[in-house]
Amino acid sequence: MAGTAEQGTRRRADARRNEEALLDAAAAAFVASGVEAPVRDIAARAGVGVGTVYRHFPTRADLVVAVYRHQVEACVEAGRTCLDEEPTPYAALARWIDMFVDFLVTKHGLATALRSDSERFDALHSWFLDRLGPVAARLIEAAVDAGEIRSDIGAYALMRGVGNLCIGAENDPRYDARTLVGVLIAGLRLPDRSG
Amino acid sequence: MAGTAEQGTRRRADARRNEEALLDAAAAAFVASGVEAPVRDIAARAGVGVGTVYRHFPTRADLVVAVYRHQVEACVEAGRTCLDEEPTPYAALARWIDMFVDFLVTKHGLATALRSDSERFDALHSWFLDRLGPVAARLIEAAVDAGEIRSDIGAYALMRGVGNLCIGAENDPRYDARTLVGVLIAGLRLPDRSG
DNA sequence: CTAAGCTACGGAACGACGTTCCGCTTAGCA
DNA sequence: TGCTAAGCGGAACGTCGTTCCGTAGCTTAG
Repeated sequence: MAGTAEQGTRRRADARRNEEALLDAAAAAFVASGVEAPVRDIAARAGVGVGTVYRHFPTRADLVVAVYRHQVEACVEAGRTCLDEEPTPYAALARWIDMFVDFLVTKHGLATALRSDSERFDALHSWFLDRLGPVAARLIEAAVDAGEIRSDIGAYALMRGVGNLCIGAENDPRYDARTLVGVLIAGLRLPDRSG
Repeated sequence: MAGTAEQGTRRRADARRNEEALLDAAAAAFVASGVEAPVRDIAARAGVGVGTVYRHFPTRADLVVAVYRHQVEACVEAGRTCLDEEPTPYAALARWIDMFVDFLVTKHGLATALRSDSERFDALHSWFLDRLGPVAARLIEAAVDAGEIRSDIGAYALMRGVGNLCIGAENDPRYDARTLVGVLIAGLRLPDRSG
């Protein structure tokens, strides 16, 4: 999905080197200026031309995906284990969402990029959803089956909602995305009928 | 805040005419292509040059503000009356938020523009907050005083949260912003102690 | 070790954007 | 009817993501 080729073999040495340099440079640029860092800046940081960036990563979004791939996969993995580790499905969902929020607000502007203006980040957007959607779906299903939360909110809607709430969450003391996401998740709860 | 001059008098006739045409053209363009409609398109629609747009409205955001000014003022007004018309402060808050959501999702991409990438729409963003923030604050305060909702969510955070939830809410059957905002507002509730 | 051949490179160029600038048009007044 | 400044149009600038193409240089066959 990212532009990276599969084999390290069968490719020229400088190509492999440049791809590595590009990933490092992009990661650094994203930390310094957020995910909206211009392609030219990333290319300059890596000491290559813009053309090289686009041969390795067909589009800006593919580069972002490649940089954050590991962490997203970790998120997917965490979703699998959460259900076993937490006492209730709702607690598992809450914890997993919290991890997701962590990820989104840690990377400057990732959330913004995720649902940015239009098609520019479509690849990023759909990759995130494809990867994390099923995880969220499973957690939600479990909580619904346990009668803990309302059943009319789909995984897609919840993920997008959480993602949207995380937009522009840095550098603003008056807006704490984590708290608001907490409110949203609390709003999912159904009244406890067990008493 | 919008670039519009105060008096209709003391200005050349063509200037007044052009400003009117610009407002109409912008409104039409926003309906057709969303608030992100290019300035050139708006200028063309109005039959003027881009320079004319910028003399009347120093920045894109000012034009957006001018176009939606009436509706935002109506929102402010509604906030004042909601408290009297609804049985509880929480109901008033919920109804007002619903109106706000209506406004945001009706205008294609207004929510997106509100919290877009960076400084491009800063003027729009802060104008909205300045205008609607106090209204929200009053509704929240009333509901907190009545013991209906938690007290740790400020007006600013709530407005931004709702605005963010409305981002990209059109053209996507899987994502209903109104429902999610409903969940968020439900999450504000404190358990009823009156029994 | 050399030379051919093709992979991968650099960066100029393109088209979109918001915004600025300036020479000319023209409304409004005497 | 002419003067003058308010107002106009749109070329031009700097930003962006992306494309293109001439060429440098890695790789491998001989």
